[in-house]
Parts: sequence; structure tokens; C-alpha cells
Amino acid sequence: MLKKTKPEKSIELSRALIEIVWQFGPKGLDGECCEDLSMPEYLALETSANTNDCPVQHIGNQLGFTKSGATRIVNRLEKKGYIQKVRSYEDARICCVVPTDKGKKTLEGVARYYADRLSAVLAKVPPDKSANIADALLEIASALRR
Amino acid sequence: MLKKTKPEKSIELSRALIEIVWQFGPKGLDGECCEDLSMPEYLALETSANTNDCPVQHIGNQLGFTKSGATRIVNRLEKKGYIQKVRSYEDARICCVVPTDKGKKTLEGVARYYADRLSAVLAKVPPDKSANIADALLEIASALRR
DNA sequence: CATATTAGTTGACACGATCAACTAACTCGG
DNA sequence: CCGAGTTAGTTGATCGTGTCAACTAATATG
Repeated sequence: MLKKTKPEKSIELSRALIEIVWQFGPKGLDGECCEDLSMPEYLALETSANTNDCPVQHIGNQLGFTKSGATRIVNRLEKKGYIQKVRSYEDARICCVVPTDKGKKTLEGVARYYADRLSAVLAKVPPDKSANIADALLEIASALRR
Repeated sequence: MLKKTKPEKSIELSRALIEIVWQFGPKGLDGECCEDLSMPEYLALETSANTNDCPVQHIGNQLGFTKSGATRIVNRLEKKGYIQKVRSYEDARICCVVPTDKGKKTLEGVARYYADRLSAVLAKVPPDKSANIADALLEIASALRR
């Protein structure tokens, strides 16, 4: 278990990022978010909740799936009772993805689960740093959207 | 695309974390790291490079796989020419996973690729914040190891 | 030496995504 | 208003990548 010689700063940084991503990401530890939802399923559910008259494809676009992938993830969510597909009556080709009550409730639960996991980690950080960290996370996320 | 009412702080934070994880994680955009390596393959390769006489199982432990999963990922890496399996002569049950020259070279390339992706994002952040962000990433990663 | 333990492998399987071909609904120029 | 083109979504075949349980082979131990 020997560490190699100290790498340059930017590489060291991205190394940290990868570790974080791996721990919290889709393959992290259990791989599940909550109940019977995988991470992409959770994100799809969330997208449907944040989008009015959300077409199936929009979910694919948001998550980086093909449209067939989107169909399948939506079907899974429907079978599990988290969403419903409603044909749009303005354009009957479009299926609007609408979260059910169960879906909405679960969404809160999962958000809380992640929030708890994150605070568990932040608890191990020197308290004077944790404000900085919160700031940094928000900043990166907002840069990603640009 | 309507946003819901402002959620509490910790949930907003974990939301940011999830976005980051999704963008940089195994499913992020292309899903691949570099050349023909998936993210778990990259991490396995890196683990083998940072561990002397690295047994197959150690890779599984590091990444959170079962031992059969570890066998499979190692076999894939071997087939692609990134590592070699060498039977330990102290204990012939153990296969030491050793990166080949190609493996070592690729490792640098991938590290650079991630570093570049990260700096591309950091470039969009107010310059006075970026030091904070670097600090925060290192801090979180180190907290995760504890 | 017999038994238990440990490292690794393997076959059957599950899950989740892609691709390409398809259907159904809408658009628009003649 | 009709036929060609476009768009939303679905589906069958397939692939990649992981698990579980049963296995082999090497080592440790009483």
C-alpha cells in the first residue's frame, strides 16, 4: 500500500473529486438511493417533478440517455407506482410523465437520505471549514449548469 | 420547467452534490474515462498501481465489489492489456495485479483528462472562489476516508 | 494428517442501457 | 386535403457489468 510521489496540484484535486463521485455516485456502496429506486431512477423522478408536462424524452435529455433508455426508465417508475404516463391532449404523441403522490413523498425521503449522508461526512470535517465546503458545492453545481 | 419553493439548506446542498456526482460519475455524459476504460476499470487500475503486490480481492474491497466482481474486472483489464496477473510465490493462492507499461501510461492520461474536465468547470467560477473550492474538495475526500 | 479457511474462478442469472426498426401522431407544401 | 417528412415513443435483440452460489486449489491449524 505505498503511495507514489506527490502529483501536481490539479491532478490531486481531480483525484479527490473522483473519490467523492465514487462514494456518492450510482455505484457508491449500496448503489441504491432509497427504497427500490436506483440513482438514475431517482433523478428521472425528480426531473418529472420539476418539469411541467414532462415528455419522456426530456428525461432522457436531462440524464444523458437515449430515448429508448428514457422509455424504459419511465416504465420502471410507472410499474413501481412512482409516476403516471398521461397522453398530452395538445399533441397525442407526447406522454407527460407525472409523479404520483407516492412519487412525491418518496422524493422528499430520498432528498433527506442524501442530505443525511452528506452531513455525516461533513461532521468529520473541522467545523470552521464546513461553511466553505457548502459554498464550494453550490458553486461547482452552478458552474456545471452554465 | 418550474422550480418548486425553496427547500431547506441541507437538501439544497445535497442536491448540488448529486448534480456534481452525476456529471463526473460513471454515467456522466460519455460514461467512459479514456480510451476503452470505464470508471470502475480506471479505479481498479489505479488501485493496482498504488498497492504493492495487490491481490485481486483488494480491488474488490476498495471499490465495493464482491470477489467475483473483482475477478471479472481484473480479467477485463488483463484482456485489454492494462495489467498482468502474477502468482505470488509467497502464497500461491494470491494473484498479484500489476499494471503493465500501457497501464501506467494510461493512468496518467486519465488523470489528466479528469483534471482538465475539472479545470474547465472551475474556469466558470469566480476566480476568488476557486481556492476555496479546491480546499473543499480535498477536505471532503479526506473526510470520506476516515 | 484431516479439517477449516482463504484466494480466486466460473456458470447461471439479473439488471439496465444501446441500437435499429417499428407505430402513431403531427406538420406542411402543393 | 393528401402525401412526404418529422417527431414522440415503443420494442426486440443484444451487450456490458455486476451478483450469488458452487467450485478448485493452496495454505493454516489442532
